[in-house]
Amino acid sequence: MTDSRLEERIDSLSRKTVRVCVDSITLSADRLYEYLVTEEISGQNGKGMKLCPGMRVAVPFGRGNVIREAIVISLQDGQPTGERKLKFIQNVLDTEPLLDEESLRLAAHLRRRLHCPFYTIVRAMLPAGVWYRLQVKYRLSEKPVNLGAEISIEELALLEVLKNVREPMLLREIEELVPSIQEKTLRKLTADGILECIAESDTTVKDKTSKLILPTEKAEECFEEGICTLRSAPQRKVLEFLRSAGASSAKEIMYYTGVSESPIRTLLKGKYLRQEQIEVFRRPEFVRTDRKAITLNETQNIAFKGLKELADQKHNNTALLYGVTGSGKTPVYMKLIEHVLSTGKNVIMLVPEISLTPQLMKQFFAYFGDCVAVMHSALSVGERYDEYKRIKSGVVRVVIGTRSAVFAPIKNVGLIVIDEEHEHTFRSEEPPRYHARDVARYICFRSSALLLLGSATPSIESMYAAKKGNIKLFTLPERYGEATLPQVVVSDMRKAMRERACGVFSPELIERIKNLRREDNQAVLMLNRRGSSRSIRCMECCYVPQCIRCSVSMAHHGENGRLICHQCGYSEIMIDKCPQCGGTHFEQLGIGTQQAERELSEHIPDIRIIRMDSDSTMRKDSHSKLLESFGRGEADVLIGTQMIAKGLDFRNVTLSAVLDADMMLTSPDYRGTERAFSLMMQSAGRAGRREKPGIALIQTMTPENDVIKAVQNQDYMEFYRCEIEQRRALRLPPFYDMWRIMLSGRVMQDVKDEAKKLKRILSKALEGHEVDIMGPAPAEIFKLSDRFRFVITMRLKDGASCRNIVGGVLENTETRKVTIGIDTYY
DNA sequence: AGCACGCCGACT
DNA sequence: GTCGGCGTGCTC
Repeated sequence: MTDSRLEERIDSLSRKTVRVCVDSITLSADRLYEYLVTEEISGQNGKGMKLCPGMRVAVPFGRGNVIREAIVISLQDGQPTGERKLKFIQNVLDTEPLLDEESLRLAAHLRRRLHCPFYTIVRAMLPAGVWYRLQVKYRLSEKPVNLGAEISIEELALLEVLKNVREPMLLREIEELVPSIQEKTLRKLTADGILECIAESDTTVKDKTSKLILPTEKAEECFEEGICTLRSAPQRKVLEFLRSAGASSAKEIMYYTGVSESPIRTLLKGKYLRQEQIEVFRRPEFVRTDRKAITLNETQNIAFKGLKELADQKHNNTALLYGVTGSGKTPVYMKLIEHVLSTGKNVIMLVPEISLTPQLMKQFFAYFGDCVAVMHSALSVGERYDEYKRIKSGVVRVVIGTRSAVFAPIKNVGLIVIDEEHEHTFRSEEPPRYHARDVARYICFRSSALLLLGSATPSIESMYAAKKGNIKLFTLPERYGEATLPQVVVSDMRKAMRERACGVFSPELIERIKNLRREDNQAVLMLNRRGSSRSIRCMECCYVPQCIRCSVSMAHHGENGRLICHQCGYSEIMIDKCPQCGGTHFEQLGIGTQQAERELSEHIPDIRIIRMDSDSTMRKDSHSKLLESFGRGEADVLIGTQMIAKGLDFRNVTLSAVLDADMMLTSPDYRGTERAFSLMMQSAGRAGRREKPGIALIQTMTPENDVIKAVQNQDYMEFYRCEIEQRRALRLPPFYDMWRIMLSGRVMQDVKDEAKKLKRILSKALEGHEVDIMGPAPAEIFKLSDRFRFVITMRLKDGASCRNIVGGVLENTETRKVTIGIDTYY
């Protein structure tokens, strides 16, 4: 900035500065940055709201003064601190704070705990609708300073062009007039005070997911005798696909053709394709049925009264409602929510997956009416933004939603309910890797609210805390109403294997399925996740196709004839010849839902099957359509992945089966057994929910396994007792804090070296503490999207006192070559 | 991340 | 001799 320009700015300065957190920054650079604020900026913006914490601003950042988004953390009056000469805030992007002080405090708390950049957390806390794109525009400065001698011809040409333009222009627009221009040049001229730069926000809420892509006439013209004449092969594929499939979403095109997004974008740009806005998602319409009074049975009532007492206390409490499947936890929640609302406080209720709990939603809308807001990923961006605004406006008293709903901007929270608290969906798999339970705990602590965890199979740590008396335990031991628990039958697959080679189904299960139909009964069959379950193998040399970018085997998808990597999405045409030995025969490895479907119809030719997995439900709405169809009795059997184990409630289902219990039990993750147990219990719970008694069948090779036995006895406490001893013996949570530190990078040796170095530093930093540091070991998926991954696992006894030490080390570990991801389990 | 600065090889 | 490769450090 030239001197004259600077002085001018300083005149209008009232010694005000702000501290901000900047977007897109590495962990080690993620600190507070201080900027000067001019009077014009701090005083007025749009609606006359003063600049305050929680608003976003555009700031010039780094040596190149690239304009970046940042969020204001605090305001300072008086002399700026430090020696450094500060830069000015460029622009204010919001007219009111996005986050209030309490939310900023929560974000700061999470930053310390999750070891990820502040802005990552801010993004998770807000709906996608507020993230408009930052548009940087340039125009000639109103009071041009003397042009220095060092102006290039190109720059002169630019100035000449801009002279005639009043409106600030985007780089893209300037490029059209001066094709050789670089953004760098524009920024340099801005720093010299010759140009002015304005950061604006594109406020339209765009909804990517609601766009269908169609070919235009121009695309039609590319076809000669049905063959596309475009040069680029991916582009050809896209057009050919659209020609046969008709309008599709970008996602579908990518899935069926195996191309990336970029050819689609190019074709759109070239006007071969056009987009059409269509409503993909609709807000589920809830029939406002009559509000029925909630009646509780005796045990429910005892639980309710105890919980009510806790909710009424002036300080924060945590409670666990342990109620077997079908014991009626929901009426207890509702009664408690009603009570909390009557005291003037508001409620957040978290559920693992909204789409699986339509019944629950219906009940809530019927009972609480319009003061309920729903927040979940099946809403379109626009709808979610609308709900967000509704909540912020204060008319909403109850928010129901999935994981991220814990960040709903609702004030005066008196109760947070986490239903099915053991579900892994409450933990975010990507940064910020928060667990909704931890966030809820913090919010409840801050607002002296009650945190209620509910589950039929509580997580081991919650039950442990309850047993120790750290949280209050309430139990609902019986099924609600007339229904009884189903009888669990363990089917020993070893016997079946010995007798004759059998596939997915034991003779016993086939027999039971045959019997079903005499009384119009139905069955629900569950298979483990699709993941590794349907790769193929060359029958000659045992070659299994691997993803070229990840170290996992590719899955074979029959309906589009492709091999697909479920880690990174890469796909290729199904091979017809083994690349290793040239063999032409392949066998299916493991079992997938499709194969199970085929096999079952071979056994019972006229059986009616509905298959539900993430492929068959990819088309919009088909999920609920399939379920409705099954509910109407249009099929005898529903086969699916674990998604069908949850929440379904059909009166004619008298048989449920877990086809491959062993697959679930062999998990590298210490929480694998917990999940397997819960899934099997839930699956069992699908049968006999009404007057007809049910049978739940578990197919396994290891009937003597403790988990299988606990399922057979339908005894959670039996499972808990085994599992907690395991945890104690293996020094796992809840006895030890566990850290999983993942290092990844393009060059294997670099990652390995860095991991070894990190281990040394950690051991040194934690000297004198009770700690095990294991690894570095190759990660479960060693190579993912062309990056090699190593894991260091740490078990720490006195976690709280070590957290800062470890955090400090980790924040400075990331290098250019190696990135780091941290998961913590307390 | 993304940029500037700085130190080495192949080019007019 | 300089243009430009990419390895390194810093960002209020």
